[in-house]
Amino acid sequence: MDIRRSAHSLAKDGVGGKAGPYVADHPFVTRLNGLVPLDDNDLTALAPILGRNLVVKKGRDIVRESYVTRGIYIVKAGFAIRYKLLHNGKRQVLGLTIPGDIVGFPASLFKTAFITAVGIENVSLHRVAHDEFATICLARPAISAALLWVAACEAEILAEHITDIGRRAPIERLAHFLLETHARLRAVGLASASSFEVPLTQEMIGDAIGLSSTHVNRVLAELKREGLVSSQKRTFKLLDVDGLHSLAEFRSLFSSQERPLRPGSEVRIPNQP
Amino acid sequence: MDIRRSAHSLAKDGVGGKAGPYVADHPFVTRLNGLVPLDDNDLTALAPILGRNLVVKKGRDIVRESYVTRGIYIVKAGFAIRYKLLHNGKRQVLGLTIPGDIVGFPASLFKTAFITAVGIENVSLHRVAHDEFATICLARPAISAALLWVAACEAEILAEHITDIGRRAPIERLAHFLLETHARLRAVGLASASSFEVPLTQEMIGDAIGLSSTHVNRVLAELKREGLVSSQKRTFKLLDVDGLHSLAEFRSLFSSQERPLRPGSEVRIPNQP
DNA sequence: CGGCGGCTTGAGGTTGGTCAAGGCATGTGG
DNA sequence: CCACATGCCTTGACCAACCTCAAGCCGCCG
Repeated sequence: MDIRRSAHSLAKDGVGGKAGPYVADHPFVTRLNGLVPLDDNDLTALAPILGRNLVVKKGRDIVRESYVTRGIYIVKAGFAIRYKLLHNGKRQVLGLTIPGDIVGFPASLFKTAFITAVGIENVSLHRVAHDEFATICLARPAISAALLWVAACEAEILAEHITDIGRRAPIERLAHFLLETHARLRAVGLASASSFEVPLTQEMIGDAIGLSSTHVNRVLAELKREGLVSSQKRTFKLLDVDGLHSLAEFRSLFSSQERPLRPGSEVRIPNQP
Repeated sequence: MDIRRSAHSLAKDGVGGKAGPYVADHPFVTRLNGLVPLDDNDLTALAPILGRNLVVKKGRDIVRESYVTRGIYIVKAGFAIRYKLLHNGKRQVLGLTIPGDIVGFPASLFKTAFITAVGIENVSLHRVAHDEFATICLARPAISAALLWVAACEAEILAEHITDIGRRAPIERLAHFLLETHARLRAVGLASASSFEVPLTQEMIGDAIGLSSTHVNRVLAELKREGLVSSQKRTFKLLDVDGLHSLAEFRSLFSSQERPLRPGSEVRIPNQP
């Protein structure tokens, strides 16, 4: 089935409609559809949610740690970071939240939030109350299946993040961070083949990968000196993708080989019970 | 509803049956039931899976990175660690896998594994093929709701792990690691109020929290010197739980305040009618 | 009894944090 | 249009935290 067709069938005002919920073009739909194919009914179920816009200005919190949660938030446009603040004044950035992400999924299912999310530019998003979210999952199995995959990707990204900080050298961490950010943006159509633009400061990057901002600066300079990347202002170019890959041991979650299993395609593994 | 009753009604040979699937005493059931109340039909659905035992000897892999996955594994007894190995010879331990856990959930939903899991003692577990897993989730909404909570807890534990390694001082990391391990074991009845026993070496702990084994030794000595913990062989005692909590800024995922919102109260859980 | 895995302790060197100063954009108000 | 403030990047100097290497010890098990 062609997703673009159903898109057009849903658009209220046809191709030119600009205020209407142009559902199939939404990065969230792009992402889910890339994991599990959605049909017209799925899109119809999502339409009311994705039609309600909410804008959080740059620098304002979207969710705040230890406050009661009011639902989940689907990001339409704009970037945010999720972080935890410690009593010693340090900050750990857990990740960049990009269009198509759900802020705090699955972590916002708890009664009170475990993280804070703040926009690093104006963020346009949709709030979905917990029970509305439940209703949709119940009614549309394809959507809940896709969300299970979202959770799996999320867990794998977090695991890789731990590995970065715990056991990789700073230059490898930074390379990995840049590759992962690029891959995620690419999956929702927000990056070209080898460059992307995100308003991340070196301090945010340091708080993400466990370095001081001054060391991020030195390590980034090193990557540039070796001709692996270039950056100016907020745009990063990956000049030598292969070099970066082997430096960072990066393995993309988004390659087609990692897609959901089909029944009946299992293979035996050596040294396996 | 009394879960113990349904346990007895399921035990094939009554109270004395030792080989039979004594479902309600299984740590996996204990854990799910603590998140979302299960009924007799849920237990019946789980019985065939939990009746099939499989033992992996100490030191053998349960799953291996980059090999094709054959399903997920529910741990009945014994401990394992999950880790990633890097080309520079370093190892990052992502976590301790304890009875009641699912090895690689949700990460093992990928076609090939992203981590390796190895038993650190003999591990007794149950393999569940992907499609069988899917069938049960579909048939038993309470189980899939509980699994969503499992995924949420998993994500939060990983996030906290990142924070540990990235921004906490070594002594705080170790304190946090011990508190978290204790809380998780406690939730499945494998720890007393202030002590637990796990065959973790100092090297494994170091690989988990991003320190060398010799530094783990020094930091552990420091915790002992301050009267916060004691350890001998493989048993750890938390001598000053409050002191450890404030040192580590630990917030338990398992406190009753963080429990799932009950259906029918303000919020509902996906797939819950 | 010998071997081995894991714990303990020491010495020394590097990495990466901290502090500090300066530069360069961008934005704002006079 | 300039003066100034602000935020972020850049660079240098210094030093401590933590890693590495190494040796010795202990308890367990074959």
